[in-house]
Amino acid sequence: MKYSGEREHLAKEKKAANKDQSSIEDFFGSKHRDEDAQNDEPPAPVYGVVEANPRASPPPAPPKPEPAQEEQASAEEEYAEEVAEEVAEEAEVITEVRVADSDTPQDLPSSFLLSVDYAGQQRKAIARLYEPKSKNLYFWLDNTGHYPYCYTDLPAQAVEKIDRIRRHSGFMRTETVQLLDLLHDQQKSMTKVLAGDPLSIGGSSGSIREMLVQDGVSHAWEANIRYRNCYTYDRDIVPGLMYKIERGNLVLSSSKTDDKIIEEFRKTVQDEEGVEKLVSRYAPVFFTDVPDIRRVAVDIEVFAPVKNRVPDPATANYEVIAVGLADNEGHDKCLVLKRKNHPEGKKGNDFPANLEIVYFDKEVDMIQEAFRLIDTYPIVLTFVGDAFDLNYLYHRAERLGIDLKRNCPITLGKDMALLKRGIHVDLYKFLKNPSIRIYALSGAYEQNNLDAVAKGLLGVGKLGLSNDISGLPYLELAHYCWNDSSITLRITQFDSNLLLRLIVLLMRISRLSMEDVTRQGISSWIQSLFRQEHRTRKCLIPRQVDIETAKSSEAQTEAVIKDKRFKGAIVIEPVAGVHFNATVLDFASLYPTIMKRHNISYETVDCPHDECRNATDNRVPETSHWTCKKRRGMISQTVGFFRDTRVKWFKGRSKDASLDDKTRKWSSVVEKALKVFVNASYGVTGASHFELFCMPAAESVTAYGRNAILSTKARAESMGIRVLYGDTDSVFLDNPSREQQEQLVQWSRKELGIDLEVDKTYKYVALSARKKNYIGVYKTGGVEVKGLSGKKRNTPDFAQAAFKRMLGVLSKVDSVDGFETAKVEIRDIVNQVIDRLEGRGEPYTPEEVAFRVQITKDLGQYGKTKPQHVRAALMLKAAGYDVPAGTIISYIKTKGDEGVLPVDLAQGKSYWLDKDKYIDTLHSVFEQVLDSVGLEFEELLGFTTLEQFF
DNA sequence: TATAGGCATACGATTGACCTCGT
DNA sequence: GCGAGGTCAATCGTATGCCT
Repeated sequence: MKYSGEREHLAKEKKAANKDQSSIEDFFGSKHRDEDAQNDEPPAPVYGVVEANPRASPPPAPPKPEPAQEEQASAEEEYAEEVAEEVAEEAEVITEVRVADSDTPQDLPSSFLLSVDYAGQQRKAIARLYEPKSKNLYFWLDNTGHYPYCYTDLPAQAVEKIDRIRRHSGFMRTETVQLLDLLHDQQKSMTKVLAGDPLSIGGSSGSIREMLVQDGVSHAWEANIRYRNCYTYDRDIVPGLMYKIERGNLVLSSSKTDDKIIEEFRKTVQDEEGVEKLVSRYAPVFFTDVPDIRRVAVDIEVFAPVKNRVPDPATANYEVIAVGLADNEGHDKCLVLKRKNHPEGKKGNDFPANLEIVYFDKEVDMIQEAFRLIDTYPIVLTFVGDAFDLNYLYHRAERLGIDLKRNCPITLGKDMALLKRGIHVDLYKFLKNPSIRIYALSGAYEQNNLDAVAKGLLGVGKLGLSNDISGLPYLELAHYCWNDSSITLRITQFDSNLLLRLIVLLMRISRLSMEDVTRQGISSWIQSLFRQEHRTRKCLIPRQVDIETAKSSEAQTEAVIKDKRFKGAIVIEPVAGVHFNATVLDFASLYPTIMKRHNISYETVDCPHDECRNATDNRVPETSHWTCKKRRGMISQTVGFFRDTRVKWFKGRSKDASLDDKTRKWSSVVEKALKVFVNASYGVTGASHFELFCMPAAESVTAYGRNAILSTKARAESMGIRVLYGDTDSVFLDNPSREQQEQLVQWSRKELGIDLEVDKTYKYVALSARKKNYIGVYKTGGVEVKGLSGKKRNTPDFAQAAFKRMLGVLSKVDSVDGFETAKVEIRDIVNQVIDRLEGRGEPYTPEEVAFRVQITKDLGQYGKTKPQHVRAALMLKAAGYDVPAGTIISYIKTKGDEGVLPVDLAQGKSYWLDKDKYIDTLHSVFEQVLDSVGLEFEELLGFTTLEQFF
């Protein structure tokens, strides 16, 4: 059985994709999970062979604190705990890579670097490389003698005087190094403490990191960086780029890109000193193509005795009945387990001709064969494989007595399943990432289950079923199972391998391996990117506490919204009513531009230089912050470079009809990847968990933003143009002339240094008195709806449908008088709906009147207030349904004790719809539009309803 | 085990004015 | 005259979804 993140029956038809409509530019969505934080388990006793626990401990046990030191030690431990709360722990992952001698060649032609890991057994960094000609995977073990380390500001002699460090089994030696401390803009002498293995530095109790604590203050820097990343940064290795092995050494393959193109690119984006280094370093990242890496998608089906119950991978109680495999070279296979008296069934019409079915009498044999196949691929794709498919296979194999060490290609980490040879990519995690869903894929799917994602991206969904999975005849089961893996594969293939290329580009920019980049979110990507930037520039990576000490983490501005930490954007009060010929101007990527232009970075806001502190032309509006005039901010410069690269080079090329298809497609992928980083750069600066979190920088960005929109509004008004509305980076102008528009654009470029662009002109815009709520109608008749209840996902379909019909009527209106005609048609729509609600027409189905609201946390987490959707969820749970966080609950409102009834429980049950509640819903959906066009809901109501009141 | 803040809506929970009742 | 207990509207607080 396939486990999907959301309940599938709740899948809603994808909203009409209206390209004009998406203006979620520049900002973001919500959440991501960190992959493998794991702090509470004791170190495993055996070294190097522990597969289920990524925190295997080094061979000799760490020394125990001596009795005399116990008191101090416990104080340190206490402190360590406190620190652990503040700073997100990054658990070290010790991989058990299965390497044969033949896999580690002394020479290898140009190959793509897929990952860098720490090999526990060899105690070295290990790289996985994909050689595109042979389509095979090769390994390379570090031969440079690189060791794990951290820094401390204690002098080397002082470090070596600390008994517990000197006698630590992992301790090797110290070195004194000079690093640039950006926060104080000075060279700093630091002691590098080297160890024989990563866990001696940090991540195990009694590690060196914890011994560099004096008087409750930590003196360790860069001690929580995972070794595989540390190695990557130090060697300036770019995962996703081409490397070759020459006489045992790993060396970068020079790029094949045309020098003329690079030169043109350089000229286009290099507008200031210092950028040439960035151009040289990043050119291979942006201009090296990505091959069609050999890969297979895997999906399994498990026998399930109870309906609606997903088999638990941890216990793996039930037999695996099918394993589907689809690779990108046209091999399509399904392994099927023979069961007693089970029907074979018939091949349906759309049964793929080349799908090979292999029957097994014994489950053990089937799983072994699946393992054998999986182990031959460089990349294995799944959908929810971390939590289900691979996890289930692992535990099932264990249960069946398969020798896991020798015959199972899977190793389990916390919340993930990895492979001993290849790379496992769980597309569920990657596609759920809001940065990917919203920015890279323009919100093509709303829910994260395979069916919804496939429909949104490929236009095809899962197969319909004639029965429970467990009851399907063999052929139908095989078809279904293989189809899921085939869809999973095709998600990485559509649009010339868009998703695969995107993953590789994100690897290159973030410097993370494929396994990490597909599991982590934007804040980890950006963190990794800037760690590399620090290392490359020989700068010390600051700790959160360092930034907080150097500049306050208290905001100087007060948020408008309760519980928010600093002031954000401005929304201009809308002029309620209908406005013909409204033109919208907006700033092109406002916040990134501000960061670039005003040199905003954690080290350059409130910098340590007196001359900057006392200058007058560098003050941040509304605050007492200032920006640095002496040094270019690292984040400011990098984000500025990415932004310019995207806007000035790749964005235009992705739509340029004069270019060949290949260049256009590639440009579009690079443009999408850059968009993700550029748009999130402000957000992470203001995120308190981010390594480089900096309150002064975050509130400076929004302060400049408010300044920009307010001064633009003032400027427009001084030109005699009425400003109808505006939100963050846009102004709606009342019928401005072409000259006026042009004048404003020029003014903005000159005075603000920000590109103001003419975005669109509406035939008319209907503004309500509410902010973030309006309808805009284009001259072509297209309608854009923002914020109104009628388009919200939780609004029942019957109301959404009626709302849509109303929009159809409104889109035809051409003048003020037109609304009178529209009124008659809208009255008709309203009365038809009310008739059906009141039983005078065809009654609505439960699905049509269902409210769909998400359970955002575990049911037990809800406190005193029990909203309707939670009550409905509790009813479902009582009926035996699985209701994990993230489930969208469909419920109807009824007259009765509970007031709600889940749609799933409505079948065969008698209930009374709470008709009044539904008329209220319709009322509020329509009113939001009607009040702005000068109509009232009440006057639309026909006699049918009024009669009943009087 | 989270990239930001600003805004609208629905509805549950709490508060407090007001009333009735019983002694 | 007073306190207990009930009703109901106003107000506060929580939850969700959306905008940029």
